[in-house]
Amino acid sequence: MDDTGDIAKPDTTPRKQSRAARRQQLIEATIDTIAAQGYARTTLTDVARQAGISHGLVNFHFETKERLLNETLQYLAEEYRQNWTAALAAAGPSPAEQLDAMLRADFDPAICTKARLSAWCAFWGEAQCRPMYQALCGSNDDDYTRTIEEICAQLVAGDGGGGDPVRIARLLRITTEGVWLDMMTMTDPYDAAEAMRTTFTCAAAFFPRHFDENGLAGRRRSGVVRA
Amino acid sequence: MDDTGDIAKPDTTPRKQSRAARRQQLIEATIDTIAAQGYARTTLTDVARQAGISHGLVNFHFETKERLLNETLQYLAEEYRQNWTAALAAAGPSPAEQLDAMLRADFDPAICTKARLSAWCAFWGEAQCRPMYQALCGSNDDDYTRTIEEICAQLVAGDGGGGDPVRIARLLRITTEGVWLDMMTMTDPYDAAEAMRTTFTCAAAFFPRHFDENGLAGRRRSGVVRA
DNA sequence: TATGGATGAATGATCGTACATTCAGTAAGG
DNA sequence: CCTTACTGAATGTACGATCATTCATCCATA
Repeated sequence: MDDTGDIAKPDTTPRKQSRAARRQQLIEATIDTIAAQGYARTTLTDVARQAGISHGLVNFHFETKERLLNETLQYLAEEYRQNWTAALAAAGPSPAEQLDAMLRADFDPAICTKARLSAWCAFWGEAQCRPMYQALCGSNDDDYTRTIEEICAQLVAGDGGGGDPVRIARLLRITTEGVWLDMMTMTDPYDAAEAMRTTFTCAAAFFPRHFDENGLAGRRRSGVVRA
Repeated sequence: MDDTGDIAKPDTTPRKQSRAARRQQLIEATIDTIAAQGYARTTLTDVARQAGISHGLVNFHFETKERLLNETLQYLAEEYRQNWTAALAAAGPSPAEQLDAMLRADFDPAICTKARLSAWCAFWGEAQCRPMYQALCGSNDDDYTRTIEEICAQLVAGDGGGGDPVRIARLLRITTEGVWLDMMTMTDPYDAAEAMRTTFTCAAAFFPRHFDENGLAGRRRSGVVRA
């Protein structure tokens, strides 16, 4: 959950811990370890130490290292999905409100932490040659893509203007990924607020009647992050 | 050089090969191996086999695996840099022509191959926890960033309009990275021509007087890639 | 044009180690 | 007591590094 990566803090009642809880704890430890050491250098011993338990236990809960890593990525993907679908459901009915909600969701502090971004990035790097990773990594979430494409199509139609909604949707998705990467890889990165403003600047370029650099235009919302 | 990764084809005159040539051959083999197996699974034996030589030789030319990987990334970074600076030098003097050249350069078939994109991506994934990689990976090329920011500043000033040139430059850089990633990670990706059109769609959104989806507007150039 | 030695590229067997996996054994619930 | 979580030592293996040895090529001398 947290970003700091302190070892086995959350009441890890050494003996006895429900199976599900231990598994989740190990997955979180895996995320933190990958973030700290990188994918290639992550060992089961590291993960176990991060979780504050013996390394034999990792194989007890997940039979192999490969499975642990697969499930970690699935966990991240599912978490991401939950986050944007929930945001979308909570948003108003107009396409502009929905787009605002989806773009904003990617910067929710619950999923937009340094450790999680690092882990995503690490899996991404390995995805090219592993079908399982590839299927779960960003650009292959059909549901996300189709949803944002539909919203863009509605906005384009509503404006009566031109522009290919598929390409605009792609640019918006890419922009989000891009600022994520920047926050991850830049030696001296800008903060999440500026990242979000950058994303909305892109939205504003295509839908100027609806968006400005702070999001949905003409309506001050309780922004998630704002500097 | 090529994308197919056939083993040790280019007249690898088994005995005797100048030091520099062997090193470059090994670096190319490293790129192909990383692309094929991923960073984490790349072994010196794989690289040697890919190059068609014994694995002892890899340590003979590069003392350690770490050095081989470092030099491979440096090679890619230098190649990338050469490519865009050359393109910029060959471009006309107007900021629009220069931006067109820089964006187009990223899709030059010499550097925009599947193997190279895969390798870039793999290094990127590991960059978060390795300062040396981090310094060489995309978003930290100060020269590139400053150049594209200056060009955007000129275009913004010339249009007499608003818009933060730094943020626009960032969006253009991010878009290029993004379509690269798409070509890499999508299970069913679009081609390089569509990738370039996507990039120029972004440029057109901010500089509509100068660009359309095919690049510099009102002037059909001998495009590098066009479907 | 031979001969022989020096240089350095190239090999592959060997070694040491790090790491995933296994397993025999221990301790809590229930 | 029986099930299930858990431990840590033991095992096997994959891999990076080392090194003695082989082999081309070049050059010096006759």
